[in-house]
Amino acid sequence: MRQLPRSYNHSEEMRWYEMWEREGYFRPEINPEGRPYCIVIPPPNVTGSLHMGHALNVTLQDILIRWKRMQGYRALWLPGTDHAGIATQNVVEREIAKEGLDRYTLGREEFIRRVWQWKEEYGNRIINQLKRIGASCDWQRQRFTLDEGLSRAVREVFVRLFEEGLIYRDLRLINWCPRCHTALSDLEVEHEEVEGRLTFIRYPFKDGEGYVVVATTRPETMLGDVAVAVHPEDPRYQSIIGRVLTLPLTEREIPVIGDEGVDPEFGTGAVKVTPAHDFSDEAIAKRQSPPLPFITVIDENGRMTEAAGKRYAGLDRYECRKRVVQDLKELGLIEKEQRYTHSVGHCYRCKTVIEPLLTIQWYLNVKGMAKEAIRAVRDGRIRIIPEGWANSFYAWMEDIRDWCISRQIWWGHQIPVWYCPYCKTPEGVHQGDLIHITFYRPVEIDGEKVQGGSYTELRLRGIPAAEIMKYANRVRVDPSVRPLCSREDLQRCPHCDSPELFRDPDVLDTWFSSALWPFSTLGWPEQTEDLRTFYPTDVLVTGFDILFFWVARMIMMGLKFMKDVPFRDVYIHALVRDAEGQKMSKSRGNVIDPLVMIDRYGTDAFRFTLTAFAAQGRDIRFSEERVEGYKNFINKLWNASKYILMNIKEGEETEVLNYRAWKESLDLPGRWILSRLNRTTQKMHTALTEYKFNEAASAIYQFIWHEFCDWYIEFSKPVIYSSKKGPSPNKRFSEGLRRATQRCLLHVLDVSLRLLHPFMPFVTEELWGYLPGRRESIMLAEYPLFEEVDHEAERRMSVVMEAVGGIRSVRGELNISPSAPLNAIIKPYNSVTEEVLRDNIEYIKRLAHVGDLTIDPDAERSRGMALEVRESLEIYIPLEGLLDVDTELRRLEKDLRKVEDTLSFLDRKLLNEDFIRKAPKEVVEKERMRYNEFMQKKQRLLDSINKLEEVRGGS
RNA sequence: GGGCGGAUAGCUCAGGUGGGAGAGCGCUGCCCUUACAAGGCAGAGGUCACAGGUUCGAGUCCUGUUCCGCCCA
Repeated sequence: MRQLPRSYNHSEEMRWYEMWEREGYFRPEINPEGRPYCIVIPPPNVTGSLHMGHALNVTLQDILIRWKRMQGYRALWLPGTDHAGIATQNVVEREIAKEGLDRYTLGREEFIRRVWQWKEEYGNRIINQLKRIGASCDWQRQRFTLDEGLSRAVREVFVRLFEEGLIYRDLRLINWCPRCHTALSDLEVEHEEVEGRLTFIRYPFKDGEGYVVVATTRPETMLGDVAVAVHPEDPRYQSIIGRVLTLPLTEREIPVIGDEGVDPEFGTGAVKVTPAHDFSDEAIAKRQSPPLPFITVIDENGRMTEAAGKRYAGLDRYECRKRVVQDLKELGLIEKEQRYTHSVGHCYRCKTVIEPLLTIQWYLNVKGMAKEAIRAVRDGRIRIIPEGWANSFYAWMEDIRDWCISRQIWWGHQIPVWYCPYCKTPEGVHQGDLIHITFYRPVEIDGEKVQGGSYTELRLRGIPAAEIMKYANRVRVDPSVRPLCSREDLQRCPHCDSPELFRDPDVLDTWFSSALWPFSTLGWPEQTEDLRTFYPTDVLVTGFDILFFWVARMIMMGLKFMKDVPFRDVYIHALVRDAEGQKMSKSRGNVIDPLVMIDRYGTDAFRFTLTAFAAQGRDIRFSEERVEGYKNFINKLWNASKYILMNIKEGEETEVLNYRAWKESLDLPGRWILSRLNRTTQKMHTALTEYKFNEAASAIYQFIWHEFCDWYIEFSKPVIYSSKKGPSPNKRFSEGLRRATQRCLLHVLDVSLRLLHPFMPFVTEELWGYLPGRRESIMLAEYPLFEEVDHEAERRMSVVMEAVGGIRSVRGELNISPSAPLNAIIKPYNSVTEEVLRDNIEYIKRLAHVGDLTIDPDAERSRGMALEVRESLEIYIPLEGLLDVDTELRRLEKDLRKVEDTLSFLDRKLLNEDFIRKAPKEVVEKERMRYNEFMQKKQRLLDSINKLEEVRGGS
C-alpha cells in the first residue's frame, strides 16, 4: 500500500491549485447538467493587497461554492476587480511624481495610458493572493469594472437614467476632499470624534452699543458669514432679530435672523451662518426669503479665496484659523475658548478633513429605486443574513439622499455628456460663454500668460480646442448649458452640426460601475447565455461596511435594469479584529498579514480558523494560537489517514468498495461510527444551508478528532492487528470482521475528507489521492448525503464507553500508570447492559488496559477494591496493596458531594406541588427517574465509604 | 441625539422554540501504549454583567441600570 509521508507539508499546496485550474475544475462547465448556482465576488480594489477581511470573505464564498459544486450544481464563482478611481489615481500620481511629473503635464490621455500600464503590471497582485487562499473562481470569466464590456454597461445605464431624467446636474454644497480634489458622496465621508476648540466671538451691532456672541469650531469660516441666526422663540434673542451686525475683520454688514433649526442649547444659542461651508448653514440660507447669499472663502485646495479678504487670501484654512483668532484677540473680540469634542468628516480614502464646497455636480435621483429595493427585502425576495442588518438597511434606504456620482478625477468612466459651445441657450446666450475653464498652469499665447477664461474667450484668443482640454484643471459648466448625452461618442453637435464639442471632464463614482456588477459581469447589456443562466445570482457574501456603498446600490440597479433582484441572499459577515478586539489598521500597527499566516501554518489551517470564528453577528478576534491549534488538527487527520492506509493488505486496495456488503459484517463500534458520521453529515448540511459556518466547522472537527480518532480508531486496532504478528495477537476477531473494519475505516475517512474539503481544500485533496480506487479529484466527488441514524448502536455503544471511561477514570484519579496491570469487575444493572458488555468484552479490555475482566450482575465490592458508579453499571477494581484508602475516600466523597447536590436540587423540585401540577408530565417523570437513579448511586457510594472507613479505623 | 450588537471557565467563543451550562486554547496529574508527544488518558475551573418582573422553573422571555463596541445624524 502507498505509504504516506511522515507529515503533511503545506508548502506544496499551490501544486494542487495549479492542477485544479489547469483541469478546468473551477468552471461551471464541469457540471454541465447541474442546476446553476452563482456567486459574484465583491471585487477587490486593483490597488489592494490581501487583508484579513478579504481572507474571511473569500474563504466563506469558497466554502459555499465548493460545497455546491460537489453537490453537482453548475457552480460559477465569478471573480474580478474594481478600478478604484481615487485610490488608483493616487497611486499612479505618486508613481509619476518620482519622475517629477504630474498628471497635467502628461495630459489626460497619456496619464490614463500610464494608469493602464500600472494596472497591467500590478493589478493582478490581489488576484494571485486570492489564489493562495484557494479561491476556486472561474478565472476565465474574470472581469474588471473598466473593461470594455463593463464600460458598455455603464454607458448604457447612464444614458437610460439620463433619458428618464433621473440623472441631473445641480449646484449645491457637497463634500469635497481638498487633497484628492474631488467631490465625495455622503457615504465616502467618515465622521470621527475630534478634540477641538469652541471659540466664542463677539459680533458688534452696527448701530449702537453691544454685541452678539457666537460660538464656532471653525473661526476661519467667519470670513464667509452672511448672517447670525437665533431660534425665533429664544427669549434671549427675540428682540434683536432684524438688527444688523458688523462682521469683524471684514466690512460686511450681516443681519440677525430667526430660524427654527437653531439649537438654543448649543454655545450661546446664536450661531454664525456660513452657507458656502456648512451643511446646516446652507439649509438655513435656503430657508430665508429671499435666500441668503453664498460666499465661498475656501477653495478646492483648502486655501482661502480672494473673497476672504487680502489679508487671508491664499492661506491654508488651518493657518487662516490661527490668524483669524489672533486678529480677533487683538481686537478684543474673543470672549473665551473652551475644549470641545465634536464630529468631523474625513475623506475615507486619505483621511483629510473634508470641506463642504459649493459646486456643480451630477446626481442620481434614487428615491424611486430605493423604494423598490426596500420592497424586495421586505417581501423576502432578498434575504439579509443575519437579519439584524435589515433594519439598518431600511433606515438608510428610507431617508436616502440623491447620490452624487461625479468625481473630478481622470481614472474612471468619463461621463458620456458633451456640450456644444456654439449652440445658444433658450435665453440666447452662447453656451461657450457659460463654460468656464481654469488651466492648471498659465498657457502662453503671444507672450501673454493666460490663466483661463470662458471657452469662447479662449478660442478667440487662438487656443486650439484640444489644448483647452489638455490644460483644463477646473471646469465649470453653467447649469443652463444643454447636456448632450449619448451611447456613442459624439463627433458633431446634433443641433448645429458643429464638429467642436466639449466633453464633460468628470468621471463616475467607482461604485456606480460596481452597482452593475451582478449583471454586467455576466454580459449585460448583451443577452448572453451566462446572463440567462446565472442571473439572479444566489448569494452575495460581504462585510457590513459596504452594505450601503454597494449592496443597496446593486439591489437598486438590479431591480431597475434586470427587473429582478441581483441575488437571493445577502450574507453579511464580521469584521476581523486583532486579539484585543481592535480594528486592524496600519496606523495602529496591529495588522496581521494573511499571507504570513499562510506561510506559517498553511492555507487550510488558516481558512479553518477564520471559519471556526465566523459566528453570525459577532466580530472576529483573530488569534494566532487558534491557527496553530487547527494546524494540529491537520496533523491529526494526516496521521489517522496514515494508520488507515498502512493497514490495507496486499491486493485489497483494488477491491471494489461495496458499502452494503461489508456494512452487514460490522460489529457494534462500526455501526456506531457510521451513525455518528451520518449525524455529522446532517449537521453540516443544516449549518451550511443556514450560513452557520462555525457550526459546520466545529461539527466536522468534533467528529474527526473526538469520535473517529479518539474512539473508533482505537476500537479498530485490536481487530486490525488481530492477524498481525505482534505481542498479543487477538484471535477473537474474525478475518471477515477485520476486512469489514478496514473498509469502514476507509469509508469514514473518505466521507470525512469530502465533508471537510470545502473548508480545507488542500490537505483533503492530497489525502484523497492516497485512497484506493481511481479518483480524479476530491473537488469533483459527491458531497456526502445523510442516510440514517442507528439509535440502538448509539445506545449500546454508550454502555461500552461507560465501562471504558469508568475504568480509565479510576486509573486516572488514583494516579495508576496506564502500563500497570489491572483487573476489573463490572456489575451491570440490567440484562441488556450485561449482554452488551459480554459482546464487547475484548474491546473493553483492550481500551481500558485491563487483564482479567469479569462481568457479573451479582458482584459485590470487597476490601481493597476501588469503586466507580455509572448510570448503567458499576465497576470494582481490586488493587491489592495498591489502593490508598485516603485517596480512594477522597475520590468517593467528591463524587458523593456532587450526587448530593443534584439530589437536593431534585428534591426541592419534586416537593414543589406547583411543579408536579403544572410542569409537563414527561418532565416530572424524567426528574423522578433521575432522583431514583441518584438515590441508588448515593447509597452505593455511602456503603463503600463506610467500608473504607472501617478499614481505616481497624488498621 | 436615534438605532444595533455584546457582557457565559484564566483567555477566545458556542449555547433553535424556557426544564441546573459546552468547546478550543491555557492550567494540574499520569503516560513516548506499533497513526499522531503537533500526541494519549484523567482532572480542576462558572452567582451565565447588575436589579427587578413573567413562570412550577430563566443563561434563554419582558423592563430598567452599568460597562464595551459599531452604525446613522
